[in-house]
Amino acid sequence: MPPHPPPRAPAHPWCRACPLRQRRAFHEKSPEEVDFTASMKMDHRRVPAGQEIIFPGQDDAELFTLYSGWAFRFKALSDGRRQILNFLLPGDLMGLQASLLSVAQHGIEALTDVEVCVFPRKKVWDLFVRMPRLAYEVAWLGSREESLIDENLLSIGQRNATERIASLVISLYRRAEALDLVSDRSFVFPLSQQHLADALGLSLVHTNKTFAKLRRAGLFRFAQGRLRLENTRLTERIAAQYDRDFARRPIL
Amino acid sequence: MPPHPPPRAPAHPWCRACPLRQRRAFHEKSPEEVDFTASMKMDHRRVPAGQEIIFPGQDDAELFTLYSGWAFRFKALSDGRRQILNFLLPGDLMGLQASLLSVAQHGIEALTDVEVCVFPRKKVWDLFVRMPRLAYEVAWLGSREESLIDENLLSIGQRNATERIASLVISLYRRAEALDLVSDRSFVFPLSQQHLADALGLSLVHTNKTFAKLRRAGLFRFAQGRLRLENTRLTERIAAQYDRDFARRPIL
DNA sequence: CGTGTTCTTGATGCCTTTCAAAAAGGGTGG
DNA sequence: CCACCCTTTTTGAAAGGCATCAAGAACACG
Repeated sequence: MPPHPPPRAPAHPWCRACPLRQRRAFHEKSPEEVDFTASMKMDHRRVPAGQEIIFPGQDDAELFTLYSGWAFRFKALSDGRRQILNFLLPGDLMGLQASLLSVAQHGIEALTDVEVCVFPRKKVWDLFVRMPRLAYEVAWLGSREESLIDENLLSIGQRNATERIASLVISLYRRAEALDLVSDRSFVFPLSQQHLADALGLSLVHTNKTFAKLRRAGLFRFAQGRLRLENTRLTERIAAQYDRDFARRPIL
Repeated sequence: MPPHPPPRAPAHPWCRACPLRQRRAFHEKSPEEVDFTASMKMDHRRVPAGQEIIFPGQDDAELFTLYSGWAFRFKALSDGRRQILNFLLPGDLMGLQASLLSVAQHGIEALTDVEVCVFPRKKVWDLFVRMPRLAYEVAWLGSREESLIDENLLSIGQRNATERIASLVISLYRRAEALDLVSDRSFVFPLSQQHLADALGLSLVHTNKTFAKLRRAGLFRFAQGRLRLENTRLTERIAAQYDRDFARRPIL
């Protein structure tokens, strides 16, 4: 399963030269912290699109950093209704809640093919004891995720279909932008309309019609799996999105 | 403002004999931890119902533990639409997100008259350095809050009005129960129907009609500010609520 | 070039919202 | 104890946004 380096080389080449960490979305880290992170990293795994990384109810989920690709957290009812809670992009932590609470109250699924850095849940405690700075950053990332979910809750509870879609689109656009994933106002947008629907609490049909309406209105266009923002100002206005962006953030 | 002990007595009598901490919802704490918490506690404040404890955008919010009463986190759009994100009961941490992210992306309002323990945001970092155990518990509480929000998001995104109300009622019932706030299946229920509506993403009128329908169906009754669960089984079935409960949890 | 998935489109119905206004509570001052 | 005012709860009626049903079109893939 681990395609990269051998499974437990004494000194991992991991992390030291992590290209993801260089992106401007992230803080710089001290060599000491990088070393600690590297020593904690237990695996580098590839997960194909559609496969679950953490399944609901799992009680031994590890902690991950999403290294490349997209994923999403979700929760489902027994009759099949499913809610996507939030999307995960490179640098995002996965499984913190499951690690701390000992059981995953949600699932995480790879939206695209994905690479993840695996950290043993057991060592989360070590991290709090030995690297308070990193522990603080982990908590920070947890709070940031909560903040994103808050925004989704506001969206689903108060915005109509049009606003919800505009809001989700910009939110993802901005996150992608911070990761240098946007070029010429366009970025990879790997969500199917069913994903959109599940994330927005709308039916597939209504999502389709509203999404099409916004494209016709010139807000953005979508082709070959890429979305291009044509009218940022208008999209923002419709989204009625007021949260300021985050500055740089920690990365584990 | 601080009605209780004098404002910075060398050794606070605070925390040592905290009656809230004795409740079965909470972990036991070592004397050392209690001492640290006590030394960190900077005030004990009373806030009247309806007043904001943290306001949206605030960048110097302290960290609080809700000592008595109820509160709620919320987020609003500029046109007045408001979403209640989650309710806070005694023992819940408030302002962690604001402390870590440096700015509150949400507000917190006292639902009833409330008493809060105030901890300086500045000292959160000390806590990570000097008391990893407590830091871990803070992170744990943060994750638990996220988990509650996840559940709300599932509710609002996927459940219909009837299910949402049933779901919220049991969820609050269970939380109150863990705090020994339930007697004879009845507990103080300080939410107005407008609060219900704002929390559930429904209009006031429809909330009223659905709430009344459930009372007539014999799920529960409501009088003099108290709600009494008459048919727990049925309420649970309608809520289609599957999350297991939390065991004991930390308290700061 | 089949075959299954995802996207579209049209039609119908209902859950929820909106508008309006009356009824019921709660608190205060005379 | 009652008049008065403001907030919260109820009810009724009408409109609309969104869900559901159905089925065809466009893609993706082996």
